Formats: sequence, C-alpha cells, structure tokens
Amino acid sequence: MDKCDSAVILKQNGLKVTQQRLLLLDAIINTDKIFSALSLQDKVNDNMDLVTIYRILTVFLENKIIRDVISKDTTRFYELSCIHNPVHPHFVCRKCNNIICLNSLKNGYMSKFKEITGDNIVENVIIQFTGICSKCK
Amino acid sequence: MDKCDSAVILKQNGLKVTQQRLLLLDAIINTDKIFSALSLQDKVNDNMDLVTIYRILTVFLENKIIRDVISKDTTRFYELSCIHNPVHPHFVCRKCNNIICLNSLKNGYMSKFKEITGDNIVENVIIQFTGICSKCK
DNA sequence: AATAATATTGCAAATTATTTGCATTTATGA
DNA sequence: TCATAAATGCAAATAATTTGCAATATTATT
Repeated sequence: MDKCDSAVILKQNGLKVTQQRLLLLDAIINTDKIFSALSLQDKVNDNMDLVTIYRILTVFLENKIIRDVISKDTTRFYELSCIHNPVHPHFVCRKCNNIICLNSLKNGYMSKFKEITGDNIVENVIIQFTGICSKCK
Repeated sequence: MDKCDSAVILKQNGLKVTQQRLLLLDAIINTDKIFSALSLQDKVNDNMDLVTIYRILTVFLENKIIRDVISKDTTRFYELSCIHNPVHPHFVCRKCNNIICLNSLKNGYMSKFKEITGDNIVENVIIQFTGICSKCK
C-alpha cells in the first residue's frame, strides 16, 4: 500500500492535477486487477461522467501511466503501468472470463523470440494463456 | 492454393452447406491475413448481410474452423484455424496498426511457462509482439 | 489573494461494432 | 417431392466509445 502518490504521478507527467484525475488514479492504484472504463466508474462512487473517464484513460495511456491488456472481449481493458507492476503474462479463463495476472517470466526468454520477429522493432511482448482457471476447473 | 475445401470442412463439422457459409469460408481460406466481420463483407462481393457474417463467424468459432486473434482494437479479429495455419505469434505495429503473422516458435518453449501458470489449466498460449513493423520504421 | 488564459469536464448526441427478434427462405433427409 | 428445422435478411436494439460544445476548474501571473 502507498505504492504511489497520485498527485506526484500527475505532476511528474506534467499533467494538471484535477479532482477527477486524482480520484481515478487513486482507484487504479488501489486495484490489483485489470480494469475497464466502466469498472472504474463503479469504483469511484463519485458520479463521474463516463466520457471523462474515457478521456482521462486516453491521457494516462499517452503518458504510460497505464497500459492496455489485450483481450478478445469487445471491452477495452487496462492495468497500472509502474515499477510496482512490471509487464507480466495474463491468464484468461474461458469459463468465467476473468483475466488473472501471472508472475513475470525470468529474464532470458527474449532471445528465443529474436529468430521469429525479423526486421520488426519489438518494443513489448505480450503473453497470454487461455484455458480454465483453478477456481473453475 | 487448394489448402482446404470449404464444402468438405462444413460437412466434417456437421454443418449445413449453405451458399453464404461456402462464400465466407472460401474468402477466409483465400486470405493469408487476419480478418474481421467487416473486412470479410468487403471481400465477398456478394452483398451478404453483416448479421449473417457475424452469425456464421460464431458458428465457425464454435467449430474451431477459425480462432480469435486478440488485440486492443475495438474490432474483433479472427484467423483460419487449420493444419495449414498452426497457432503462431503476431506482431502488431503501433504506427500502421497492422497485425502481422509470424512463424511459429519451435517446440520446447512451453516448459518455460509452466512455472508461472500454476494451477490454471492452459489450453493455449498467445504471444503477441508490439512495436514498429519493418515497413513503418 | 484575485484574475486571465487555457485545459478539463459534463451533457447530449453521434458513431462503431455487435446482437436480437421475427418473418421469409433454404438445405436436407424421409 | 415435400416437410421440417435451421439459416438468412431486414429492422431495430444494445454496448462501447467518441465528438462537439458550453460550462467549469486549474494554474501561472499579477
């Protein structure tokens, strides 16, 4: 807890410190799961406009405060992107549709990928497992 | 070419062989890229209803004739799922947004993942690279 | 501390992707 | 060939996200 200070993060990124951004970032920091625009609206019990949430999420993405979590869902998901939450694989359960964060892989696996990525410049590797989670099996 | 015969595939899966399913499956087989409902409608110049395409895609997914290609895009993408197109990693360019199919990894990498997936039953591993593709750099 | 300039927010409405209901049509097996 | 059940097309609904614009809040400056 006290992983990060919302106001500090906003200032570090040269962003205006608004009530809505503080509320939203607090909610994000205090979530240990992935989130969507709608799930955040539920969490901040202030009745914040969904449009505002979408716009703030766009700003947070641009500043790499959050990052995308890809899924086949039609809803867009994100997670906090900070030193306390390094890039890591996810497990998607096809029964309950939950997306579970897994521990990061130990270094060294990237070399295995070099041979297939060719001339493309790789900035990030997303690994996602699908199947049945331990609760659903 | 002649990778697969649409009518045969439909019959093998116990599906009714309809004109629309044949047209759509032909279009899918003759695409070496990923596709969306809309991109398929463009490809089959028959003016097939989008609703029909969505419904056929659902059936194809259920029968594992196609599979999802996950992305952060709000559009859902798919690819042909057959012996000629084994599961493989994708590269997503953040400039042109194209999704490029990469060669499959050689066997043996799965063991690296065992340690992080825990009690969850893994049925599939999705690997996706993001960055700048060779054309955009 | 008050103010001006500018970015942010909220509301309404538009857009995009996908799904549902229902009447019509088509494929398949008796 | 015909009956049956499933598939299709159209219209409309739903869900997620985006846009326009006026009202409001933040921040640097006075």
